[in-house]
Amino acid sequence: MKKARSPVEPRGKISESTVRRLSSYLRLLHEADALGQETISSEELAERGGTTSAQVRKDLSFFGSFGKRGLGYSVPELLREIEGILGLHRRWRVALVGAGKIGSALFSYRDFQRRGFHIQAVFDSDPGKVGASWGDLRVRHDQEMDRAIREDAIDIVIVAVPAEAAQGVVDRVVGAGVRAILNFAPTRLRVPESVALRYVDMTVELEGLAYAISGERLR
Amino acid sequence: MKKARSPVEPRGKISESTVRRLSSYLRLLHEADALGQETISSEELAERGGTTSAQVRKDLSFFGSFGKRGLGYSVPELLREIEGILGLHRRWRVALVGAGKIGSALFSYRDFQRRGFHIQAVFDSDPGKVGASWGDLRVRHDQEMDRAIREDAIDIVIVAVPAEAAQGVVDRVVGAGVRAILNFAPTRLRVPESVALRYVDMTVELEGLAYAISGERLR
DNA sequence: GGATGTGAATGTCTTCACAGCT
DNA sequence: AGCTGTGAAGACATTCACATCC
Repeated sequence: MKKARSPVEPRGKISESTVRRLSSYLRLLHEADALGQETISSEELAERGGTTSAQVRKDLSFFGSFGKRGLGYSVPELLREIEGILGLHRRWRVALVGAGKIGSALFSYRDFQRRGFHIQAVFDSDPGKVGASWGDLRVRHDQEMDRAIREDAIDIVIVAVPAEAAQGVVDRVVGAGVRAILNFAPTRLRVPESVALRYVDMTVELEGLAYAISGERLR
Repeated sequence: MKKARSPVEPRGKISESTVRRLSSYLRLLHEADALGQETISSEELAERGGTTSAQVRKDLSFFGSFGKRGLGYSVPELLREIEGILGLHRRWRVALVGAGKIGSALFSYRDFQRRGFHIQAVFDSDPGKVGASWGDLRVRHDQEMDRAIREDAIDIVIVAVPAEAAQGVVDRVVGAGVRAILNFAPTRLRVPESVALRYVDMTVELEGLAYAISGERLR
């Protein structure tokens, strides 16, 4: 019997696209699980996830053999496995920097909490915002940030400040030991190699759409 | 003298990553232009855009020869060229569906307007939200959507409704002739081949970060 | 029988390296 | 001399196709 590799020991380096797809398989698995579906095929995962069955199997094969030939995958089991792979068995401590419109929308985004990402602190430099009650948190002053991040053992920082302020914030949180950053500010950031950084850039997406529909291009 | 190809006639099919990078070069060019910088090298574009100079030159070469050897690129000229490539010489008419927290944050996001993406209409199905004043718009009822999208000649729809409602919205707006959709709902959508679709999926990004920092993986 | 797991083949994207202009 | 533009090489990702096992 072939043993599944430990989820933290993938074979080879895993591409960002594979990780993204795992995340989307996970979402489908949650949906299927909620419906009481017990088993799922690579074909079904593929179809609903916008890829091919071979791709699904390949993605999973980097981490182990989770299916049964002739049958498919057990929904709850695969769900657990992917959670393990992505590191979602634990609670992640998140801080939000920037209490403006975007910060506020992110704060009330229920999905984060549901997936184990817990916002522990909110910071802003605007004295008009500091002190406001957000859920059971209070918006704290920017000055407290560095210390609070250490004390609260924050794992991930979400940056939702204006572009001009973003690099400064990032330098400070990296200095405070944060190793993962999700940036909503419309600017490219510099971080040390050891820090994971992702961008959510709505302008880039809109411009991509503009490109796709302007002129009559063959796609 | 080598002539630049027409911006709407790229050589070959252009990858999504190239288009994304063009968008980010454009941002840098706007910054450089605002500072009065007249010329820029592929090296500088690369460094500040998180890629390599060869990549920058290759990306641009799909569309023409915009630089001067020994000198680099003229900032205002390259800016114009990339705007042309991406289709930003025109105003894009955007509708926002979903007047919740995320919709509201997107509505007040100044960068869209600045880049030529103008929100012309906002829709929601919640009677409690319909009629509210947003800037000089009023939130309109969902029922009006199909007709309004045709009448307002909407080019792009931003979907910011709950996951369960998203596919229904998309089917309707596609039926109303929309060919580009930016989806913020945490679900995968089905659209005809001819419709351009992009996702902004914050959960996928956070899970990607979790993967990157959980365990001690070599990257 | 039916779906997985996976080498091999194919396809795509990135990097190299240098000829060619300015 | 300096920096672009670009074929060719190399790296990486996806798809094929089939042996393997439930």
